[in-house]
Formats: sequence, structure tokens, C-alpha cells
Amino acid sequence: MAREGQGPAWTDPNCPVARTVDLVGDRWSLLIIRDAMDGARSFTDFQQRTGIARNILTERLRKLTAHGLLTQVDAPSGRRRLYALTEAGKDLFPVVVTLRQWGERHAFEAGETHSVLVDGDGARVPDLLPVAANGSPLTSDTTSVRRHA
Amino acid sequence: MAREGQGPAWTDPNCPVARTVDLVGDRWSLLIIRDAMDGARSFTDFQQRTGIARNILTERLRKLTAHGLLTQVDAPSGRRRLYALTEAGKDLFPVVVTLRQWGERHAFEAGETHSVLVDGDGARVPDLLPVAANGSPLTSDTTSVRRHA
DNA sequence: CCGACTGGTTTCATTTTGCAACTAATCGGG
DNA sequence: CCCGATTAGTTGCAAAATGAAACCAGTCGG
Repeated sequence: MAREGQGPAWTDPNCPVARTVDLVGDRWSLLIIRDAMDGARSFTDFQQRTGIARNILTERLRKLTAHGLLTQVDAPSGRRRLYALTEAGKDLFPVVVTLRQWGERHAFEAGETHSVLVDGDGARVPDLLPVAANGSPLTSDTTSVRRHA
Repeated sequence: MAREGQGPAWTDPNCPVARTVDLVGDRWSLLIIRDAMDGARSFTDFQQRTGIARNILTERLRKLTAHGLLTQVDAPSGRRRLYALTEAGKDLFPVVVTLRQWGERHAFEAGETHSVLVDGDGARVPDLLPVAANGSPLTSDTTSVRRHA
């Protein structure tokens, strides 16, 4: 692994975007999180849903666990180990939702079908949009990054 | 490259999350997008801000351009080529914001400082939270994915 | 014409990923 | 109690992605 004893080893230590990407910005982690949010619990659940190679899955589950996004819990009956999202893991929900909504808008051709996220009433979840403190919509043009708050 | 002539080659063709991750879910693409949103335009802008290897940057800029997230524009004066976000690229803003906000909440120790996203008035942008059609807050426990809408 | 700068490309070493086969522990019957 | 299936990995190896560094061509300012 890395990032242990001393050095941060972050790609860009004081940018929150970069730190998050360091933790979940690879080809599989976010799909594992997505499946966990959709009810996946066991090693084979994740393996079958994502199609990830087993050794890589092992490594990702360990990494996500090590960074506090997943925990291992003992199954109620039997001795199989199951994985569950921690609070930090569940808190990635807005990230997964915005990724999904962007994909729905831009990664499908006109006629293609795709899965849809719905609330408890079966209604489609509305698009998430950043707003200012006063409620007006924001874009990258109307915001800026202030270094080192 | 790949994903051209015929075969989809998507990791999970009918999941919008997976398609988005296929396009921008690598170590660098989202940081390039982040920097573009923060004003980066030229090859060396991106290279210096991210620290990415030059050959990889070349490849990423081409990939993002090929998929319609960036465009190349000729500079007003001189003949340098510049990159700008397309509408689809700008539309990743909510993704970058949620990644940033998650990082702020979970990827920093108590005392650490980090950059902050502010609106035109200099006020911190409020946390983005998925809500149902009726306005009530949503989590992964109160939503579900309906296959193939 | 000179030297610096920009936007790459090329080469090569290192890492990461993926596949497939193998293993160890449990589980469900019969 | 033994058999075969299932689960959760591990191991070895090949293929692909990444990174560092050197190289190169076309401006640009003087």
C-alpha cells in the first residue's frame, strides 16, 4: 500500500476534490460504493455485479475499509464476513447521484434506455444543482476557490 | 483508444453511474475538469496545476475532447491551442462540488486547512443534498434504482 | 539570427490490472 | 460422517496503463 507512517502522499494535499479522487477515483471504487448503496453485502455480490477481477476486488474492499468507507460485519447466521457502508461511505450518496444524473444527461444516445433512480414513491429524483446561500443557482463561472480558508 | 466503430465497451452499459465513471473516473480526468473550471486553458496550465505526466496529459485531453467534454479553441492572439469546457463539461460542476464537499467533510483531520468553494459574495457554497420531488431529503436507504425505465 | 517557451512525442522502466487456476473453510444433504 | 457445492479469498503470470525523462518542431521577442 502506501500513505502510512508519515508523508501524506496526496496528489494535491489541500484540495478536497483531489483528496476524494485519491480515495475513490479509480475505475472500481465508486461502482463498489454504488452497489453497496443498492444492497450488495458479500464479496460475491460485489464481484458479480461489477465484474471486477477477484484480486482487485479484494484490494479495493481492503482499501475502502482502511479508509473508513466500509466496515466488515459478521453475518447474523453463519460465519461469512459481510461489508457495509460506514456513515462516511453513505455520505458519498450525493456524489453517486450527481455522477448518475450527469450520465443520464450526457452519456446516452437519444433512444437508449438506462436505469433510473427513484424515491420511495417511485418518482424520479430531481437533478441536483449547486445553489448559493441565497438560493440562486451556481455554475463554475459564478463560484471560485478560495485557497486555504 | 477504443469504444469506436461498434461495440459499446462500457463497463456496465445501462448504468449511468458506470458510464460516467468510464469517461471521467480515472486518477486525472476530474482534476483536469476541476482546473478547467478554475480557469486553466493551456497544456502547461494543466500540467503545472495537476503535476500529471505530459504524455498522459496529452492522452487525457484528447480523450476528454473526443468525448465532448472539452474543445480546442484557437487563442485570440498567436497560434497556441487552448482548451475550454463544453456545455457537457461544465455540467460536471455538480459532480465536482459533491466530491469537494465530501472531501471537506471526510478527508481532512480536525486541524487541517483546505481550499473552499465560495459564491460571488464570498459565502461558502452550501452542501448539496438529494431531495425527493416533494422536497424531503433522500439517502441511499430511501431511494432505489429502477432497471430499464 | 538567437535563445526561450509552448505543446507536444518517444522511449523505456515501473505499476496496476485482469485472467485463470488454486486453496481453505464452511454448509447442506444423504 | 462423507460428498459436493459455495464462499472468500490467494497466487502466478501476462497485458495494459502510468510515469519520468529526453527529445523535437514551431513560434515569439528581441
